Amino acid sequence: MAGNIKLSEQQYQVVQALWSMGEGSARDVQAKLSNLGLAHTTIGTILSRLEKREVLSSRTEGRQRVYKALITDGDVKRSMVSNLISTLFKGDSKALLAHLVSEGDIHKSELDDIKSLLDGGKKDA
Amino acid sequence: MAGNIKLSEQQYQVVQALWSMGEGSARDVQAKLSNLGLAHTTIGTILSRLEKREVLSSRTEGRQRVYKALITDGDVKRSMVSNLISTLFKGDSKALLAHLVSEGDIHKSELDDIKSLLDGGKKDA
DNA sequence: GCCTTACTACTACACCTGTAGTATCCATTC
DNA sequence: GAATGGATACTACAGGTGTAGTAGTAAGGC
Repeated sequence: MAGNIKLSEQQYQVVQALWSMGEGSARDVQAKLSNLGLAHTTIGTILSRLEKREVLSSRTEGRQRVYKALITDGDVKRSMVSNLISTLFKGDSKALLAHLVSEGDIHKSELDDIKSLLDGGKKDA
Repeated sequence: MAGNIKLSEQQYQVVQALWSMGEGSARDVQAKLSNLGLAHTTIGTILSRLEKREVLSSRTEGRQRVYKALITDGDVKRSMVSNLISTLFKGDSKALLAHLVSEGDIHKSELDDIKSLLDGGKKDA
């Protein structure tokens, strides 16, 4: 179920809120995302749409519906990044990397940082 | 005008076709993208929508409308990549890089390849 | 038992995308 | 000058997203 997940910015933020809380109601999510200034009904709509897409599951608790993410952050990143790579870089991740470096987003020196970071920290997904 | 360009897969392919041809009519684009099996009217719609969004410009030549991209591949990549980074990685490009490496998309050894590639080739955008 | 409250579900509406049919327009040809 | 052919513009429709109002429903208080 982690094949081709594509979330819009809002959707991602909602799911992120759920990750950070473990699970939560529309109300909880709205509170968490109060900075976005969305009506709680809007959050509710987003949640139920995501549930329909099986990105979330929910159970009823009293008169509240408690949502939980069915996907992990890794799933989303993996899917969206690989999507972008296949669209923009013909599937060649190195081309993306080269792009980042040539855009100055990543400095050559940072490549070394990453390398050592990987030697120390290892994977996280 | 290269601020926040977001192209869908189809749209990107259409623009790509134009880049590769320099400029072209709906007909030309359809020929180029014949593998997609889209009706030429569909291509026409995509083109005129992109023109409305000022991604393309066009001039009339006889009874043909010839389109040309107003943006470069670099613009699109830059915009879409940085969009993704800001959504998924809080704007931290290094986090994306770390993701790529930890996903095994990029091997540590390739970081060196990139480095030397950069020493030799320099920028391209 | 009724009212208030809180929460969700349903409905709505604008806009974008994918996709394509139909209508219109203009040039060339007979 | 009329017909034909080719090209685009216009229209259309389904599905997704952003956004939110309204209605319905259930809980709890009085």
